[in-house]
Amino acid sequence: MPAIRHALSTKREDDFAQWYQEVISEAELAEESGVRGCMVIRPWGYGIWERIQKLMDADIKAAGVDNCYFPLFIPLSYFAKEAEHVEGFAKEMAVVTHHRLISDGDKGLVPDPEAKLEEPLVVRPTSETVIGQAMSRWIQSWRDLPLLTNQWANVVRWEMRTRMFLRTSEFLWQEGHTAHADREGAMEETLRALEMYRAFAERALAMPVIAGEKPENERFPGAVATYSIEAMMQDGKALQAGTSHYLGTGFSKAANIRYQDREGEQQYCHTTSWGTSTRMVGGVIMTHGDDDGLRVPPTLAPHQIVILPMLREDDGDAALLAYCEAIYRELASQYALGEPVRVLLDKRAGKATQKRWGWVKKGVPLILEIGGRDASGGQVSVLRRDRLWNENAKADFRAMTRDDFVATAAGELEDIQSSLFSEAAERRDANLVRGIETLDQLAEFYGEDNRYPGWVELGWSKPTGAQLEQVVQTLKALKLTIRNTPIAAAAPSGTCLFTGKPAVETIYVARAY
RNA sequence: CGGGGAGUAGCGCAGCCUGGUAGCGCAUCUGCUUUGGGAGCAGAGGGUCGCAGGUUCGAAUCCUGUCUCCCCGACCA
Repeated sequence: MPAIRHALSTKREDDFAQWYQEVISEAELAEESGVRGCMVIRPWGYGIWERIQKLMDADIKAAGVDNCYFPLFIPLSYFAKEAEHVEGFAKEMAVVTHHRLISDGDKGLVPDPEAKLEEPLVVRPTSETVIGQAMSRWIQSWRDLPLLTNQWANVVRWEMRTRMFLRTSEFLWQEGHTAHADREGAMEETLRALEMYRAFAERALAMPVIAGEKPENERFPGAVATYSIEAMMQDGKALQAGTSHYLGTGFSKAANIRYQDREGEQQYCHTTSWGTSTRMVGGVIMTHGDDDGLRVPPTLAPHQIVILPMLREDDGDAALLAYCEAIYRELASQYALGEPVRVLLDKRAGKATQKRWGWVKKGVPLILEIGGRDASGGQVSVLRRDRLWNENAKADFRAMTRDDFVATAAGELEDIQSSLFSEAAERRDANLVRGIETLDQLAEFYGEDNRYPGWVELGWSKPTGAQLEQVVQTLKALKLTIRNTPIAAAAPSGTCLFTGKPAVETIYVARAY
């Protein structure tokens, strides 16, 4: 059995963290920027983000939510109004205090003491407070509700420990902010957004997730209830890939978001916020990546099919290119997964065999290598990124006629999409563990040589306050966190392994990013 | 932010202890050969050794400071 020569030097099972970084660099997704915690998102990585944006933006608009844009800078005084919110974010805020630089007399520049801002501005870590100010102006009457807004923006949180895409000091996201007449309306919106995220993750990212409510200790600062979608990465850790919050009337009271109801009474609005970020790209890497790099789900791939003509810098090239261009046009006029097929004809100078591995590492779903003999015989050679190797440890090219390929390409892309999802879903299901009944069993399950065997499903008594804190500390000793309580889970039977009381709710416990 | 590690060519690294102004592999470029699959041979180009000070006749090497990255914690999407 010949050994496969993988495109990456680090295997997932040998060092998952290093493998993750190698994928990001080898697939040219992002790179260091020289600024602490901030990354340069390269064209391939940004292209994936743009696909996420485009598809999710359509979902958001379909729900009747309008896009708008609010300032990057938030006056400190806005921020200070909601006590829990301030406390949650104060530690990680970038603050602008000056508006001019002057020479330091040597060769450097320093903030001009004469140009100190009257009121410092914080760089938004999230926009509840500014958007709340706007909402209070925009909302007067019950007829103005619900108010449904969203913005695509960058935010900054001064993180202590950063990881590309998963936790960067600056990241790109979408933040929805809505205001409603009552609790019911706001809760409905909170859960609608959550379901939108769940469906999006599964449809677009081919990433199975569990949607549920976060425990009290994991709530967004200032929220009454926080929900999340949680995805299982290939090392068994959980990744929170989207959140949705019911904010109650806390932010409305802080920003005076009120409306006159049908009876003429002033009422506070109930607000929500929900967001997903470039972290999703990290989720895609750790869900679908393999030892040869990234595998991008076709729905997300900036190029779904790359055609590599095997140019030889001779007289045959013109005919070969013409053949490839004809195939390109035919493919580009096809539809797959509800959109026109995205094809790239890679005519760059260089050997096709070299360029091939670049595209393999980037994770293009289908790679077509076409040589002179293919062209004269009406053939193509097809490589499917999700089934890269044959039994001889060689790239598993399939020869087929161009007509057959053109006729089946769309179906093939759809098949790759569902196959990536199934693979991830099976892995997730295989690593969801039930039947653990004692803390000792839990400790034993997570004990064996620092591996991450998955998530544990438990029934618990849903303690609050100090009792919950006790549970959190117990789990922390095992490096575990409560991920969420799945929506629509059946009520558990048995007793809570933390408190010994009857279990009233199902939770997932896992190590997390 | 605490503990540990690391920054030398695009990537991966050696050199540092014992100062004498840079080397290896891959990649790149050129030429020849090869040509249905991650080519071979020969030659070449590319580095203010993270940055700033200091010690010294001389610093990648020693000292101080600083920035950035990685791992483990604490904290958080």
